Amino acid sequence: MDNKPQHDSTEQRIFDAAHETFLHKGFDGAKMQEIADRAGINKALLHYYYRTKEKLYEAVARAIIQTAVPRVRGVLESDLSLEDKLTQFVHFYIDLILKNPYIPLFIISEINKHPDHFFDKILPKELPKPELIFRQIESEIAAGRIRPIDPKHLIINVVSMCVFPFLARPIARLILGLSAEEMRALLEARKHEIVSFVMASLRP
Amino acid sequence: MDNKPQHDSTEQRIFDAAHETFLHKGFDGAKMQEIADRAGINKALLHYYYRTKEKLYEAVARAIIQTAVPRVRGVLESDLSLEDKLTQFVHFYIDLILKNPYIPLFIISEINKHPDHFFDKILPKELPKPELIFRQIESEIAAGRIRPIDPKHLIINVVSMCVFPFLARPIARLILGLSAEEMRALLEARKHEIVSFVMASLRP
DNA sequence: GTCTATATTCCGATAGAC
DNA sequence: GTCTATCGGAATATAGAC
Repeated sequence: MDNKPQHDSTEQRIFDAAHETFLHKGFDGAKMQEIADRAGINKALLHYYYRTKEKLYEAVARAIIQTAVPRVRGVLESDLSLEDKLTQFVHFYIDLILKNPYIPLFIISEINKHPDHFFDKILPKELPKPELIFRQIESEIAAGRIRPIDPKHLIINVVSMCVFPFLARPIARLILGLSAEEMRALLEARKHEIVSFVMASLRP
Repeated sequence: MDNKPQHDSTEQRIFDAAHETFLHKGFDGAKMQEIADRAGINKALLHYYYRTKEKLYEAVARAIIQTAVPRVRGVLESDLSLEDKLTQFVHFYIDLILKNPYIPLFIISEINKHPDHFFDKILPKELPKPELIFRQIESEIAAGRIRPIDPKHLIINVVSMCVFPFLARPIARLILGLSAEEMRALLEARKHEIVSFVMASLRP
């Protein structure tokens, strides 16, 4: 309900600047000087509030992860039908990434480049549990309402189709010859396209 | 007259070491010292052969791109049926990434972090042209052999399902609770799963 | 061509005045 | 709390001996 008011405290300004910088450039690419400039303060203050670059990064990376993970769990753990759940998940996820287009690359990239740091210091929270949705898929198959399919692959397919186009956006634009606005519309349209595509595939 | 035989030439050793290093760490994360160590030579020699880190990176990045792009074009521009083309594409692509698992992250990550450099210095080659496959999809729809679907989304769906699981491999392993070998088997199995999934969706 | 040594720049971090 | 000044180390790059 209540977000942190943090009117324009220096600490908050630093955090926001670091968020912006780390999100776009990753840990290696981000420089403390750039964060200080963006926050409109001196480099020394970064260390006053956050001691080291690592600790500042940890705070930011945790916040970035939090943006995505918990809200997805709500959809997956609800008691909607499989089709409704799929629809909600796809819409929710794509809208989220449309508003925060750098999050997927940040997570993927940082987790691959600094796996130990990420798993130890950033991620140790409860991840989405797939068991519930697995069981739901299997019972739909048993009831003959959808064709037989390995739930793991189904989940991977859906998430892949939602997230990957954002990662590949610059290349996709180039290959398909689309303007920035056309590309955005295409990504937006995928909310419906993915649901149709998956439901068509699941017909018994 | 004399082409580069490069059997174990110093230049080749440097190139290989740089390839390894840039592929795993990207431009910002890679250090010239590490490349020199890996090549078993001195830092100064890197500059003797390649002048700057940028130029060494350009040479390596071009080679990495070449690994993937041209071979894909061969499949897409062949005269196979749509289903055969899909099958060949998926098998080819997944096998390629299984053998070179760091390529997708390298391309995605570097193109997003250094887009100007990448588009100016690395990419200016002929990219796969989608028109041919688009027309093939549309004629299959017109003939009633597959259901109506926007070719752009179909292509994006297929590529997404092939590539994304490799990018998300560490997280997927964690969420699904798989060993490294189980995860590899899952990715291998996707060659058939993706084709089934797509063909099922395309049923009229 | 290959090395050692060094120049130069950059960056994270700290000291100390206010 | 915030600043200026600076340290110490790392990283890219060059000079010069062999």
